[in-house]
Amino acid sequence: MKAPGIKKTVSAVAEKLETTVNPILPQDCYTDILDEDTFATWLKRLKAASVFAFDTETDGLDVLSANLVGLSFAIAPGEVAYLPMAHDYLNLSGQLDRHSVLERLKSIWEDEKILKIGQNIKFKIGILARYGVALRGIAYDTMLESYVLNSVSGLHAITNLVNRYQGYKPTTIKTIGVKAKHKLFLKKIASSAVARYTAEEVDMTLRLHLKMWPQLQKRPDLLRVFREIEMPLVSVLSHVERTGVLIDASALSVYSQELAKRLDELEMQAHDLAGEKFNLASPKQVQAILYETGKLPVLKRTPGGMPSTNEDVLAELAIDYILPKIILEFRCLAKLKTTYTDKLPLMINPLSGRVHTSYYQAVTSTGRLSSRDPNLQNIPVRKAEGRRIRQAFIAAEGYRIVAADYSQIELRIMAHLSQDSELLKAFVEGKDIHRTTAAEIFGVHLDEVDNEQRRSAKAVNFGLIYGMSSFGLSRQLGVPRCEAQRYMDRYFNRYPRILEYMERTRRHASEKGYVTTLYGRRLYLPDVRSSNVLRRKAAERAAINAPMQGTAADIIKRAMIRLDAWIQEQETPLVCMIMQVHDELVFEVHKSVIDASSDHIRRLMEGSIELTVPLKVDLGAGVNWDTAK
DNA sequence: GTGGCGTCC
DNA sequence: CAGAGGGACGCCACT
Repeated sequence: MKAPGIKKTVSAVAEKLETTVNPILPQDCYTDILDEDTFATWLKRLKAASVFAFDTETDGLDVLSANLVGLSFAIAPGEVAYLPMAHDYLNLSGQLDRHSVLERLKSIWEDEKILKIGQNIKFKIGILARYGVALRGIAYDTMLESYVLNSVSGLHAITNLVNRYQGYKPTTIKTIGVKAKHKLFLKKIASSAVARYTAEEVDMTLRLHLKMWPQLQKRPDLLRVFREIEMPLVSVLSHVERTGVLIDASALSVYSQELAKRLDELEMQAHDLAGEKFNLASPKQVQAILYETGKLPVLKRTPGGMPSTNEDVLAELAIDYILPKIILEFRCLAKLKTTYTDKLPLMINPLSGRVHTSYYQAVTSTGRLSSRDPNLQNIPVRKAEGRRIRQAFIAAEGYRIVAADYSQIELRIMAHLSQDSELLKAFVEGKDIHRTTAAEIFGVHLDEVDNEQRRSAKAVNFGLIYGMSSFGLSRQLGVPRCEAQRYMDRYFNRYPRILEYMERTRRHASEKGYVTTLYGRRLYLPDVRSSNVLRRKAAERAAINAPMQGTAADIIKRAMIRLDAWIQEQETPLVCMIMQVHDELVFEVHKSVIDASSDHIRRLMEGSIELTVPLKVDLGAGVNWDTAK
């Protein structure tokens, strides 16, 4: 794909801009900082300000390589300035030198008494860090204000927020810039057009803050989540992302070739068995081969009404037929190749030689983080074939991977929230929780529990966290529904407060329209009052799950904040936090300090919060992520 | 862009 | 009576 010519772009921009009318910030109602005097005036104003909003304009989205092209500031609504620094194209009289500008702004950025407002501040931290600036006074990220106020109200991008809170569709980067696959050509555009856009954006950021902040202040619990969890986490995530993780690209490439060979064999076998060629990667073609040509029984249908070919179904069919088994193996290996072994090496950053995911802090409804480009929160672990991918997540020379995960954190939270005495007791006494549950529901002694019973109990425990029904449990375990129902009855009989807690949560959700985590994070569930039974039931399950999933998220986020503070205060950095996978933190630790660091990591994670049950962290070290577990 | 599927916690 | 497991992201095929 080719980027359109710059000249053409600029004139197209001019046209579009005229049609975009901002009713709040009139055109040209901002200052261009182009000369020394204007800059000096604004420096003074920023220094005197107790709080201001700012935005960075860059020539890219990768914080390791993007360059600062300009800066915008808002010290009050409508009092806005744009400071171009590196525009190639200029239809203005000039621009100040980036180096000297940043030099003189540094003390303001690094003054923690001067509070900063911004949209998605994590990005700004990374960009400024490239210029030797350690941003402090990071007080108000409007994206997170919006997220804490309502995590399920949709996107928290600036354009959405402006639309929602100001009722106005702002100029977007698309209207003024050319964005061609990870490359922004902002600096090639007339800086007046950029100024117009960015001045508007920073003004909107400030106004959004002024609108959302009073709403947050009305809710002390949400304010606490914002101040003590989400805002301090921003720079932690910036550190984790910029550190990145080392990947053994050649090991993945070798594995890719092995997979390709095996996939070829499987494809040939499948075509032979079917008597015709078809695409094994196409659910539609597989469905035609199995159910139309092959006349195999249809065990389940997709939500769209088509006969399903998913893993459960194929595994069932594989008992009596060969082809489904071939397809199963093909799917499993094709997944590894297309999603992981082929793709991860492409994500290695040429500057650092490492992979840098992005953690998203305002995506999930429950308070968890999400990870993208690449997603490092779904790297295979369950099967041996998949674990080979994990083995390619390695430590640098002289370092080891240390992986620390919370053991049964959601069940512990359930024990705490319900205050069920039996469950509390099991955790306080450090019992194997699934074994204990098995003993209770099967009415046997702890040492009489067999593997099958423990497996069933484990399914019951997980099912409870997810609000599963006896139907779901029976399907999961492959036992009749009545038997699954018996397990659940006996469970609730032995742990009566759990049942009470669940009923209380459902009632709370339907009365108030939301549920909360232990820290007071709120999840709104509009569907709990839906007239559609399915939607209502789904919302009730989400209501059951959210306090546990969300509290776990709060707990690990607080641990990350304290761990990062500990890491940052070290003079010689021998420990880095490199990944978060919901209940697990992964570190790269110098060999010389593994034992001491592990102890400290465990202490900080287990001490993240005081519950009526102890938190337990399992921790291991190894040369790669697989052996560290 | 959507649907089906599969990976993780 | 149907549908009956919470939260994510990414790949491929297909439209």
